[in-house]
Amino acid sequence: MNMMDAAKRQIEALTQAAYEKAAQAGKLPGGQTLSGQIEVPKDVKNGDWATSFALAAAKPLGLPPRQIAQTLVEEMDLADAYFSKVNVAGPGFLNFTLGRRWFAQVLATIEAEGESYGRSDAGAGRRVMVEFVSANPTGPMHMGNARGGVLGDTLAAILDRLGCAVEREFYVNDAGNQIAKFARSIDCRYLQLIRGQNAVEFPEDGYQGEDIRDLAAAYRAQFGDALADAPEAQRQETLARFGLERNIPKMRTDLLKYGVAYDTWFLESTLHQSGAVAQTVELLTAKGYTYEKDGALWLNTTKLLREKYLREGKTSEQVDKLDLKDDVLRRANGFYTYFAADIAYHRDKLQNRGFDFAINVWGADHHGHVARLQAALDGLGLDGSNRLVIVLMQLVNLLQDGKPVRMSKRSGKAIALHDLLDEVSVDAARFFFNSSKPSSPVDFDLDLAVRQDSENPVYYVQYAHARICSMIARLESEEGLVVPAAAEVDVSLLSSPEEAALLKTLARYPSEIRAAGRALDPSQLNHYLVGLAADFHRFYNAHRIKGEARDVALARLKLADATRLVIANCLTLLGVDAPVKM
RNA sequence: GCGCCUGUAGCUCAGGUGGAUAGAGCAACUGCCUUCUAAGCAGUGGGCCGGGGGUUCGAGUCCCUUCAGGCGUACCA
Repeated sequence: MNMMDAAKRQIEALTQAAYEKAAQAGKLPGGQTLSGQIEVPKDVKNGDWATSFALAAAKPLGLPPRQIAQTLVEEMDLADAYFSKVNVAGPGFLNFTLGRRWFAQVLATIEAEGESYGRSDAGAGRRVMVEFVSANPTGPMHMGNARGGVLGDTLAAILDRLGCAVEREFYVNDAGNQIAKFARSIDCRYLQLIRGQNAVEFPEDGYQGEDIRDLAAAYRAQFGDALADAPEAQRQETLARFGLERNIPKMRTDLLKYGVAYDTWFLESTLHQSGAVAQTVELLTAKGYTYEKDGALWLNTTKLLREKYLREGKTSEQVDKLDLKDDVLRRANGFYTYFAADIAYHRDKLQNRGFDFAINVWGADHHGHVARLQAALDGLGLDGSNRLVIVLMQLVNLLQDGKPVRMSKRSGKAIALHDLLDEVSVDAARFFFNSSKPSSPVDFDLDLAVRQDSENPVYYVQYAHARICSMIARLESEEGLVVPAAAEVDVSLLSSPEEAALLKTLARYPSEIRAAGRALDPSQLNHYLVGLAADFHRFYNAHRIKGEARDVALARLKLADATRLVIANCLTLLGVDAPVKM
């Protein structure tokens, strides 16, 4: 049960009932349905919950808000309610104070639901694919992939808690120009090994990283020099396949080490082999969205985008102002573009595999691609504008000594994901990359990240968990105090500001998951956890368990245990360990 | 040109669908362990929420405009 929702619904019902009672008694004009915000005020001095019903009703009722509020309070019956008190404040807010029944219910709910506390059916019945990282298999993954990995994996975990049927997928770009470039690069390094550094000139647009040399050397060590005499096309084909067969499992291993496991590794090449790309392009042609020019086949993206924007409510003047361009689907040389394959890929997700939604985590540098792909899927009748959801993630700026370092695979200057994990724990890395919202750029300073000191908020949260575990263990062994059942706890003994604040934060957890899911922003859970840990540390410092009267000690022990459960629950969701000891 | 993202304390950032006096962490300073983990807590100082208009009872939040930074605008992926 979501105790936030429960409180909110009750405020609504109580207020409406009070209004109807007042109207019946002639104290307020009747015939209105109250509307207004119900929210948690920033300052507890303004109650646990506040509603602006009276402010919103001032106009329709033709009375001052404070007078309406006063009448509502007088008519309100809190006898069996979650609230112990309601009063008028400020310009006419109704401020509600939570009571014993609500707090007891919070503890009971956490106890009953345990590891599944926070789960809901908000997204039940939806099949969702989350596709993320999908890094080019031409080289090691970098910091941007590290961020994308956490974002996608955590987002998938959140959607899972919301009842969606979630699958995680990695799209492997094992076709196209990048692979051709990859092939030429290994080929060149291979020939250089055999014929000498200066015998072959390295392609200008080739991948310069060490990893390419390593692949060439590895092939040579395993299969020798014979391939050098084969025709160029065969050499490159063989070396590219060799490179991919080594790189892809390596990515899988690195991501697994990072706590990211996929349901599917989907190869782009299969779309070309099966004819899905050609079919998709033919379908677009049959629908009249393509034309030929300069030997290439073009998608009339301008037309598709125009239709999309007009559908979404833009005026034709606004659309005219945009600088729209068409896209090539099939090059003059007969090869399909990445865009064509991407349309086919997403058609496969939404149509053939029947996902209701495809969520993709993309680097923000691909943002120009979003509307075009959605529009193309719209053109196929797949409602891409709504069913393809792109989470744009700002890139990671790599800093060294506080100065930006330019990253790119071509220059080979990227810092790889597996290097990161050699320096920093998975916990610290995952928490770090989930601490800012996707739309904010992140500065990553390796010198700073390597310092595993208490400055890192992940330790602050983990420490709270370890502290509780150790405390519970000692209280049991030394004092014989065991965490009681919720039903045996007298919650009226947990009425201090620290205890009430902690209970309220615990109650918020299911809503936090829902909010993070709705915003497609897992970082909200990091902020929640830091707040929860802070609430606990404050409680811990203000109150003792050992040495207190038995019923007080037991109530506090129960509160601490509930906190332990929620911290572990949320850390697990984030893919971070909840240590028993630190 | 056009488009997307970002601008909140010295630094890093929170501020769901507008609400009451704009909050944390770090850094600086001051206190708190003979008693459950001090990787903790309490306190002090620190702000034209980039600027300017507008919408309304009420704007950090919504709209317009402007400035600054990042990114995109390929028969690359």
